Amino acid sequence: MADPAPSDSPPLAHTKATREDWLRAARDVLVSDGVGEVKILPLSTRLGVSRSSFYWYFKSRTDLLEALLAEWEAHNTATIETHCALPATSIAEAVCNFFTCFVDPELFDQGLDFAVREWARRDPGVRARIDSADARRIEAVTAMFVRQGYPADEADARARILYFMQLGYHALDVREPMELRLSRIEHYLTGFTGTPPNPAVVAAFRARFLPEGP
Amino acid sequence: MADPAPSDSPPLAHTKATREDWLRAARDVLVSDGVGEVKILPLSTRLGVSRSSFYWYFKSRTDLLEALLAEWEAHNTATIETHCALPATSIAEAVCNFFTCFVDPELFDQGLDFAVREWARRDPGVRARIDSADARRIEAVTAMFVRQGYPADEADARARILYFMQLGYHALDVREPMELRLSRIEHYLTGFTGTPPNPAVVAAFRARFLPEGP
DNA sequence: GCCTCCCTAGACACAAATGTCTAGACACGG
DNA sequence: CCGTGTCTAGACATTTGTGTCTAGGGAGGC
Repeated sequence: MADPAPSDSPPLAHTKATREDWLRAARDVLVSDGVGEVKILPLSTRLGVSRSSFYWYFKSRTDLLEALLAEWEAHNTATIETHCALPATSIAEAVCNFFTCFVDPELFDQGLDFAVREWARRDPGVRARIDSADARRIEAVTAMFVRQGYPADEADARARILYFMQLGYHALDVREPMELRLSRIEHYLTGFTGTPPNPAVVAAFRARFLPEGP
Repeated sequence: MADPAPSDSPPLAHTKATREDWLRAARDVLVSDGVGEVKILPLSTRLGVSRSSFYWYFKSRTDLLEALLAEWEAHNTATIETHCALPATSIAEAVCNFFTCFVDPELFDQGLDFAVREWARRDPGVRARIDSADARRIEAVTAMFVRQGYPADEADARARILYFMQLGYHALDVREPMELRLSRIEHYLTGFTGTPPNPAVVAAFRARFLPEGP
C-alpha cells in the first residue's frame, strides 16, 4: 500500500529509501523488538541503503523515535475516542462499538500501543504522554457508560474493567481464532454491562466479523 | 530477605559479589529496562566488580537469563494458584483472595511478570513458557468460579475478564493510592461476580489493607 | 549542456559490549 | 607454612553501534 506515495514530496527515481521507508522499518522493529533494538545500522541494512543516508532525513536516532511517538499519539487514542462516541441504542451495542477497535488491526494498532507502553517504562517523557493518553481513553469509555444511563461511580468502575481487560488481553498476546473469541461474547457482555445482551445485538456483531458462516 | 544466605556455599570474606548478587542486579535491570539491557559490563560496574568475574558464576549471558526465567517460573504462577484455591464462603470472598496476590508485591512480582511478558514477545522459547503459565493461571481462576457454583462457560468468561483486567491494570502501570484503589471495590466485585457483594466481605478486605482508618 | 538540489556511499573517530586467557590474591585445610 | 580451590583483575581480539565529514551521482530547470 502507498507505494508511489504521491503526497507532497514526489520521490525522485534515484531515491532508494524515503523518509516513510525509514519510519515504517523503525516502527516494525519497535513493535517486534522494542525501542532498544531500533538501531540505525540494522535498519539501513534492511533497507539496502548506506547508514549515513539516515542522517539526511533525521537529525539523530532520538529524532526518529520522536517521530514514531507522534505517529502513535495521533492514531490510537483517536480511534478509541471516536468509537466510544458512536451512537448506540443500548449499552451492549456501545460496548460492541468499543470492541470493534480491537478486532480490526487497522483501527487500533495493538502491537504499537504495547511497544510504546513498554518504552514508557524506561522513559519518563514517554510515560507522561501515555498517561495522558490512557486518561483520555478511560474518560471516553466512562462517558459511554454514562450516556447509557449508568451512575457516575459505576460507569467509572465498569469503564476501567472494560479498558483494563482489553489491555490485558493484548498483554497476554492471546492468539485464538475469531470464532472462539466471539463464542464468549454473550458472557463478556453480561459481565461488562451487568445485564444479558439483546440477542439481536450479539448476532449483528458476530455477523460483522464472521462474514462466511457454515 | 536471605541476606546471610547460609545455603550451601558460605560466601567467603573476600567474595565481593556472589552469584545471588549478580542475579539480583540482573533481575532489577530486567524489570526496569528489559532483557535487552541486561548486560554484563553495566552489571559489573554496578556491583563494583570486574566484568570477567561474571564468567566464574555463569557460562554466558544466556545462562544468566535462563536462571532469571527459572526464578520467575517458580514464584508467580504458584502464588496465584494457591490464592485461588483458598477456601471461601462466597464468590466475593474468593475474588478478594485473588486480589490479595496483586496487592502485596511480596506475593506476586508484577514488575518481573511484565518484564518476562515483554521478553516473550521476542523469544519463542520464553513465549512458550509464559503461555503455559497463563493457561495454568486462568485454569485456577476458572476453577474458583466453578467451585462457587458458576456454570463452566460463564466461569471461563468471568475468569478471563478477571485475569485479563488484572494484567491490564499492571500493563498501564497504574500508580494510585491504596485508598482510591479500594474505593472502587464494591463496583469491581459486582462487575466481576454479577451480584453485589456482602458488605462484611468488603469491610474485611478493606480492613486488611488499610490498617489505620480515620 | 551545464548547474543546482536532493540524496547516497564510504571513510574516520570513538564508544560500548562480548568472550577468552593469564596471572594472581585470599582463606582454609592439612 | 604451604598448597589447593575459589574468586578477581586486567589485557586482547572482535563485533556492533553512533555521529560527522567529504566526495560524488542523478534528475530537472534554465
